[in-house]
Amino acid sequence: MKILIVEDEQIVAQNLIDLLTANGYEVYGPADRHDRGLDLFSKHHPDLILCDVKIKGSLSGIDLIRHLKQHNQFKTIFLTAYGDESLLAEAWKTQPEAFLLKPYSEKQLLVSIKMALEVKNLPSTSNADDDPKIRAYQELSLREKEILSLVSKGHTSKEISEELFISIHTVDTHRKKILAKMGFQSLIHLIIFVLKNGFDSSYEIKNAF
Amino acid sequence: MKILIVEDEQIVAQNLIDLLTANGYEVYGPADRHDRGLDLFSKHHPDLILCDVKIKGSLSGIDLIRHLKQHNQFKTIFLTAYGDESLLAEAWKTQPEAFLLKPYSEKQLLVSIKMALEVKNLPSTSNADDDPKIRAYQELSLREKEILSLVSKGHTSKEISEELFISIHTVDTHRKKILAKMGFQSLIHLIIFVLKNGFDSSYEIKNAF
DNA sequence: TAGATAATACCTATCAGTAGGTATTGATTT
DNA sequence: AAATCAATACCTACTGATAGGTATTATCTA
Repeated sequence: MKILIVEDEQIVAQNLIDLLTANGYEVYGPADRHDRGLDLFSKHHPDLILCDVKIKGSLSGIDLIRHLKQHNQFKTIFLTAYGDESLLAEAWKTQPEAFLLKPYSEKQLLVSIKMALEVKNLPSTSNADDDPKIRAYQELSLREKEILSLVSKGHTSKEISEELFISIHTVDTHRKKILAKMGFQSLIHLIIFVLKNGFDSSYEIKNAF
Repeated sequence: MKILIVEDEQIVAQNLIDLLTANGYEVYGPADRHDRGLDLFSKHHPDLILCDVKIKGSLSGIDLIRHLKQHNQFKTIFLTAYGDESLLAEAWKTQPEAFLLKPYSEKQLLVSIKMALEVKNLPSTSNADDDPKIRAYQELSLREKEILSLVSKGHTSKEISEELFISIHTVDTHRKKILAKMGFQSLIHLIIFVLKNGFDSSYEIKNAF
């Protein structure tokens, strides 16, 4: 992961570089002015910019971020000192991933960076197969999932039987099998599970062939 | 400006309350659990929630924020301890205004709050009171909400009557009134509404006096 | 003080869902 | 060819919820 430092205080910048390099990031900069930031960005296309809101020159770090955001994708963490309050509202408008008020701990910085970089990579992270209920759901037959989906939309057995052109007895049999397989005592518990896990969507089912 | 504290560590909460009160904020809480948070929110409609990501109970602070965000407008600052990293990705999805890693300084906290509150109130496309169902829910009596909450957890009328020390007939009467007031044809539709809108938490109700 | 409402409680009848079977068909697997 | 399973269908008995009443008590409000 590539990080660009925009910071005009040499000591602060060097500390950042050391810390981030030690933590396995590819670090560029520091850019001490607006134009230098533009230059480094176009050379390296970092994933994240760590940006002091106040840098020397007539254009602030906020201007730099705003400018770059128009045509580039990257994450932003602003660094700010006490006394910069007048700039904060403006900085927030650029929708940064995080904001760190000096002095911040190394831990805070590293966690903030980690979070900011992870914002995009969400979908795969979660805990699917651990939950036996979720596994049980996944092992339902297509027809059972289809009926469960309708049940979870509030359709009665009679309605479902009419929608699917099958007997109400068949629907009831499916419901029983679903309850048994999932291990729920009642419809309500089942529906709570379905809704909380987002399984209440329609299924295309067959028609595939 | 009204701030709601969601924090189950009493000492931390009291420090926050003292600090914020001293700085001119109207402070509510602490809510130490998910349901208490919902309750306090509906009573006071704070502008900002200062929320610990980890609170006791089966539902986290993140769940609380996610629920409330569906139909309310407020700013969020999450408080998190080192070690909560697994929750952070989830917390970020709720789009909080800020994130503070413990230990944070008073300065950091106050500036973060100031910043969060200054972020422009976004186009209020948000649909809080437009939905007649939501208005109907809000107009339920406390007792009705309490019973609805239990119903939505999958409790039967009999169970509820035993939990609340009232007759099953009374529970059924309440259920009928709830269905009538909300305009739902069946329990399932009602529960789908409740879960999708995050109204599925208990309320302690009375005992206040 | 009269009227409204919340919370309580009961009755009857009916409907929807659950629990326990059995059984046939067609497809897939061994 | 035999075994398995998904999908279909029916039966009985039972439980839980809904729809339609009525009614009492307490509190709040105009």
